[in-house]
Amino acid sequence: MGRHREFDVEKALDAALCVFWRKGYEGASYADLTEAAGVERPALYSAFGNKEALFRKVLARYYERYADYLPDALQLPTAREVAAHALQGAIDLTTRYPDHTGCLGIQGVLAGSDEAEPVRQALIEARVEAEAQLRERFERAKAEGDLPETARPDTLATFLMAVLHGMAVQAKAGFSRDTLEAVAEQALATWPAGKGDGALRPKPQP
Amino acid sequence: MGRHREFDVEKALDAALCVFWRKGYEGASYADLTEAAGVERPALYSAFGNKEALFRKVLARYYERYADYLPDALQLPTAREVAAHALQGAIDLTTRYPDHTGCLGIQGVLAGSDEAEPVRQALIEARVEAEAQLRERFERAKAEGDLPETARPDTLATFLMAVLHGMAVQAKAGFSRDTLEAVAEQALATWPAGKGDGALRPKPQP
DNA sequence: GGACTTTAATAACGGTCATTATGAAAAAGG
DNA sequence: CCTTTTTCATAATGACCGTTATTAAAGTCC
Repeated sequence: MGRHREFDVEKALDAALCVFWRKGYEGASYADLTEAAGVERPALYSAFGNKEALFRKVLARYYERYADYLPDALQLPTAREVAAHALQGAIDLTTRYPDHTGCLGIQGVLAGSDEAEPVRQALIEARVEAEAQLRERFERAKAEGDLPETARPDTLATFLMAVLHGMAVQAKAGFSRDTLEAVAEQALATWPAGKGDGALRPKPQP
Repeated sequence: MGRHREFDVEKALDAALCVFWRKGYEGASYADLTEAAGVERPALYSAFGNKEALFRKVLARYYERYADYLPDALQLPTAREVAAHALQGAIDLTTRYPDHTGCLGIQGVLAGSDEAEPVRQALIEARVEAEAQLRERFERAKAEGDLPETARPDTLATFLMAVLHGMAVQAKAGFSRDTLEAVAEQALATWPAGKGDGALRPKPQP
């Protein structure tokens, strides 16, 4: 019983996601959030809890609906394709929407005021988990002979994450998709060759 | 004539630099700054102007005294050494001080509230200039035969910057120096070989 | 239809933000 | 010594922060 909710919770969550994406956790104020959602302040509180809880819900939605290229990438047959797909997915995500470029997950890792610490920690953990998934995938690739014996899965995973983060920073600074694709190509140029994908290299050295 | 300044301007600037480095432009409050500097609020204002002006002075000091590895790197004989030195310099800078990891210049590029926009723009410009210097250096390297004809200096510069940014993010997330050095090594593994430094490649392809 | 419950909207809360008015203290010139 | 100039410290400013009473409206159940 009781009154029905008049606003669309999903739409409000998407609006909050856009605001957090554009301004980061600290940069987004409740005034921004309520204006974007078209909903008064107490409605947001009753529906999602406080700012941190709202951000966590937004973050879950982000990983589920936007930054969802990693699970797909992990299932590709070769480690090189995994890396290439992850890079391309990140480029698409960070340059597709002109009004909120970059990566929602990365913005918060760097913002530094004290009350944002729990959020920062949550983002770091998500990052760690993604890197662990990549590492495990590359370990499998090594076991399957898809990566050479000299390859170090942990280093490859960390390196790939570094490039992904760097591209996110550059996307936030306004870099074009083409520029980032050149960066990704360069990153893949050093990829250790497996026994099966030598022909996949985009630009075989002359 | 008039009263003498009682606090050390240089020390206050260094203290402000540490605070901005640790918390970013927005995360650092005047309460933090005055406490770190051991100076009352109006003294900071009279000496440096408002928060934005103080940050710009701090940023100039940062590039002059901390992130000063780029000029040295640019003067090394080969493009590969330039890249290697820049990577190593960034690793040192972002991991040397345990209480303010990461890169002061990168923290601000991502923080997003509206009043930080001019600061963000200044940081982006500094980043663009650094990238331009690298590109010009790599163009010279190409002309000198230090990079192959197929190499693209702009892509190499952007790629190198991406790795530097990514490592700064990872340093802020707590990565160790050893981990970042492995990332740098992997990044260098993709570096195009010049006519003179083929023997320098750490892991020649079998 | 009236008791009850949930949501909506207005407005206020204390706290912190960057910034500054105010006046006392200190140093220099005449 | 007294005036002038600069810096110092205290404290206040208005604006905005995230959060929440409070009251009115809307809907459900008996």
